[in-house]
Amino acid sequence: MRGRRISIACEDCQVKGISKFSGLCAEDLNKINYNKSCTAYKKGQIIFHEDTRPLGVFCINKGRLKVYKTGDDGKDQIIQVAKSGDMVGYRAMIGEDLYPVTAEALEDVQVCFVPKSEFLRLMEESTDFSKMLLKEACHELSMMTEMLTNLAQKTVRERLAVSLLMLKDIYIDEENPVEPAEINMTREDLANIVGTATETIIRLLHDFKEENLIKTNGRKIMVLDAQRLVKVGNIY
Amino acid sequence: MRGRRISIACEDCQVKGISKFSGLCAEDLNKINYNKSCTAYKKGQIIFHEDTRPLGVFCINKGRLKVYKTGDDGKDQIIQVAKSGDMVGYRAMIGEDLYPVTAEALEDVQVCFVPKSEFLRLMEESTDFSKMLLKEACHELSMMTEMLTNLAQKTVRERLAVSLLMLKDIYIDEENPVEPAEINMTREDLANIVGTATETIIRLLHDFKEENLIKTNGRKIMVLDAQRLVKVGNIY
DNA sequence: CGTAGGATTGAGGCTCTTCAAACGCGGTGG
DNA sequence: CCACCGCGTTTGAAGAGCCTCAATCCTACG
Repeated sequence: MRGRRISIACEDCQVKGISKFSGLCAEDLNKINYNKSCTAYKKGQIIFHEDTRPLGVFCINKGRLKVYKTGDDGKDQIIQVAKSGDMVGYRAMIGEDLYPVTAEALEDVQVCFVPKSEFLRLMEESTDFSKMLLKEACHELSMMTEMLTNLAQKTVRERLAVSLLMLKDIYIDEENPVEPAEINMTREDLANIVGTATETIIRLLHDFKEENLIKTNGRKIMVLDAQRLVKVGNIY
Repeated sequence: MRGRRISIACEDCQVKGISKFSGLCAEDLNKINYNKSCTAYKKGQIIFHEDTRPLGVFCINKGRLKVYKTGDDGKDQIIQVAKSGDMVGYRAMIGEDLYPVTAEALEDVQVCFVPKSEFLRLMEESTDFSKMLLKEACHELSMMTEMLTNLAQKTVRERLAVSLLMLKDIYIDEENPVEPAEINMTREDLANIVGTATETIIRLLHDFKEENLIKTNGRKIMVLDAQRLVKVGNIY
């Protein structure tokens, strides 16, 4: 089941100002607009799949998606939760690798697809764009280093605290920024971010609730005491 | 204790052909040669330290070094074992971050330092160089994704198998390529690659020895049956 | 109102960690 | 040249943390 084609104009895109394309001139933006295609995916639909060849990059216009790698035993490890304004799929395309990961809609999302040829042309013609990408990639490498160390050294309890702090920012609703943000994902997805079993997540969330660090409403999780969560996560 | 200044000429550098600078023209190579400074570090000496500002990049001429991040509890997580021809320290410099990691000599090493200004000039002037860096960074991001998933999903036994297979290539002695390569590092360093306790590594190495997957000579480890190690590591 | 998928709870067990102690090996100084 | 010293390695035992399996509960949705 593929997504449904929709129409979004770059020039009045809501994420124009924060996306990776924000530095481009009107002319370049027009070219992208002409060459891109936009798609609406329903929750659970796949945007791109592990071990396939990248044909372009995806810019999220609306909604959240998860980027994960499936292990040999079938368990998924979520590498990134991307939200509107984020660009996904560019690493493998530029690195000329197959996708090492799958991207799947966590909720109903709208995504713009910029084909490889157009993207490479942009990189060729705009040194600034290309520089921005390099800087971005290097910065992400620093972040991955941090994640790797966390995974190797922190306990599950600590990692859950870190993950909740990250998710609370991702789940801020820009149209209606209620405080605190409502983290709305399955316990299994949360477990696949933290790198543990679903049951362990449930038990730890129970503990956090008793310690008044969070509250829940159905599956939704609200961070009540970020300051103390920082301590629980041993973040300096 | 700082390293000792030495003199290495780019044009007759042994790693010229395999380093990241291999694509450069003679003119650029001369400029690097003029601006760089080379240093010999003894085993255990620090090349650069976590949380300091990058002032340039390092190209390894000879020897191996470990790149690690120190966790809150003082335990190190080794992110990379770099060998001659490898370039380290460029991610943070380009990403304009502080070093997220420390680089330390695993044995006596010779390293060339190319200052930031010179490196940035190269990036400005050579699109190819800059493109190569971007591609490299993106490719490394794919690798980090793989590492992250391994760490999250594989058992310690599986991860040790994966690590030994990686190390056996890094420890090939180019001057005297004996077969099998002799992996020569402390059990503690190995534990900090795999992300486990030193004692666990020792016990698992014992098991691997009984299963004829490896043999040891003092601290040195030789991989005997790479094929079967691949199976132990669940690598598809 | 029924159903399916997700959330929760409990029990049991296994992997891995931690702590403590003994052992070996390489380097150093007498 | 040899005895000693110190770091790294090895081994053992105990226990904590986390995982798995199974059963039950909840809830959103058709």
